[in-house]
Amino acid sequence: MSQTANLDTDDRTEASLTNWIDRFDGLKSLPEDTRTRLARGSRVRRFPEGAVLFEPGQEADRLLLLLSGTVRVQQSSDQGREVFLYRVNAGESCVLTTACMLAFEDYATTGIAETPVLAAEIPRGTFDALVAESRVFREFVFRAYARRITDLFTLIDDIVFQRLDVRLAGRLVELADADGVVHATHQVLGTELGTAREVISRLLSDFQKRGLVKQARGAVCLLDREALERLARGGER
Amino acid sequence: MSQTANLDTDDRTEASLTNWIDRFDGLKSLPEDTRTRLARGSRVRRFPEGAVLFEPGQEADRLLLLLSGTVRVQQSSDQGREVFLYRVNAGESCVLTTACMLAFEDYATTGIAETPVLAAEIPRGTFDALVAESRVFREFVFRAYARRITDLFTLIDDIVFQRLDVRLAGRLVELADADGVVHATHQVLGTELGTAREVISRLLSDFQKRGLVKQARGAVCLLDREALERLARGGER
DNA sequence: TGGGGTTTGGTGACAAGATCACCGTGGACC
DNA sequence: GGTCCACGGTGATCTTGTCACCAAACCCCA
Repeated sequence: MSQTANLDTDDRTEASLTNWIDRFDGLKSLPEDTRTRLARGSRVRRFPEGAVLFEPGQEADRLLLLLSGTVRVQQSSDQGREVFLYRVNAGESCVLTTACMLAFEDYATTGIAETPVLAAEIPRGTFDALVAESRVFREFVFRAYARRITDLFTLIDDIVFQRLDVRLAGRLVELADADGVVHATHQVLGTELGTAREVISRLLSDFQKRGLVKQARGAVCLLDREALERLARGGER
Repeated sequence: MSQTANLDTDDRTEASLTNWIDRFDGLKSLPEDTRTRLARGSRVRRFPEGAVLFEPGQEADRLLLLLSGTVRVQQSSDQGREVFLYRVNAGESCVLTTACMLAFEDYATTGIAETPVLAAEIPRGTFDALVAESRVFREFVFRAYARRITDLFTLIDDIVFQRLDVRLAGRLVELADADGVVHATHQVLGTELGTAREVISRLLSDFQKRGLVKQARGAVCLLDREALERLARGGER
């Protein structure tokens, strides 16, 4: 059922990772003692691609800070439908889900490693102590919240007001690798944008007709990145 | 422009309000000294209906806890479009906006008093001190976050997957007063649900044909509350 | 009391998007 | 080679969004 069991076990041998703290802007200015405390009170873990980092029904006993890789956070509803909510990148944290877990059981967001992930895991005790003790850490946490929340606000705004072709164009640019290739099925893109596969199919074949992309099975190749970006930006109404 | 200037001035004469703290479940178990500190470090303010409690560009120097009345929080976009995000009721707080203000300037949510409002205002200094000192207060704050965030999650889910008639039915039941009357124009209902006035008009006249509601200017009267509730609940797909 | 403007709501036409049903194709695996 | 399945294409139909325009109700003020 859950893939949580697949997680690699605690990996303390990664000595080079004791100073992962500096990878987080907001934590750089932590005073020395607090920093030690944070490093000691947490541990670095490795998750394979596809691992479920958190899911409904799980206890919220820790905060994850991503050192590398990306995590997709999505809302799964009763009937198996899914909406993509946001993506957590290296240098960011999973505060929202932690908060939700903390308070209720009836939330329904899942966090999935899209790539192999390295993350610092701060147990609840350490988290609580640091929030109490350190102004810097507090600010870090609240800023993380704020960032996610504004993301959600703009997501809602987009869903309600933005045209789908505009949103798709933007997402393609975002997801493209260095070669301008997006490795995703129509289904996945549909879930990301909260729409149906068919709609993505039609939009993409339209893009293709206009020479913006070329399609392949399980991948989309951006031909005219500039035009897509223009479409994505110019989509204001 | 802003109505913030309309706010009543500081109202310390309301002696009966020094123990407003007990109106908040999460704060009841505050130890005596912390409680005193919270009461002293904050003040109770009164806002007239229509007052803007917070808006883009304002500094996040305080947290509001609602003692009575309701506040509508909405996202206003570039082109004057608005989406209703959530409603803050008595016994709840405006944590999200505070967080957003705390971290960025480029958010765009506005809080408007829908009724006359009485609120405890906790200045940033007090807030920070209490978060540091009191485990109970900390938990209160994080739970407030969690509550709002899950609300946003379900809002997104609804917007993406739920049919409008179902959402409208639910909202009508929610907004109806004791007599089963909703005092709102089609425009307002449209904004609440993130849709256009015309759509609301059509849905309502459909509801009327089906004998579920009766319409009047600026108001909707629920005729068959049960049926509406059934529609709202049964809307799962 | 009677304009005149504003707010509210109604409606038709059309575009965008969602949903359903069904099919073809290309890969993976045996 | 055959079978199964994930992936994608397409038409029909329904829901929702957008635009344009109108009519009635209400408000304000002369």
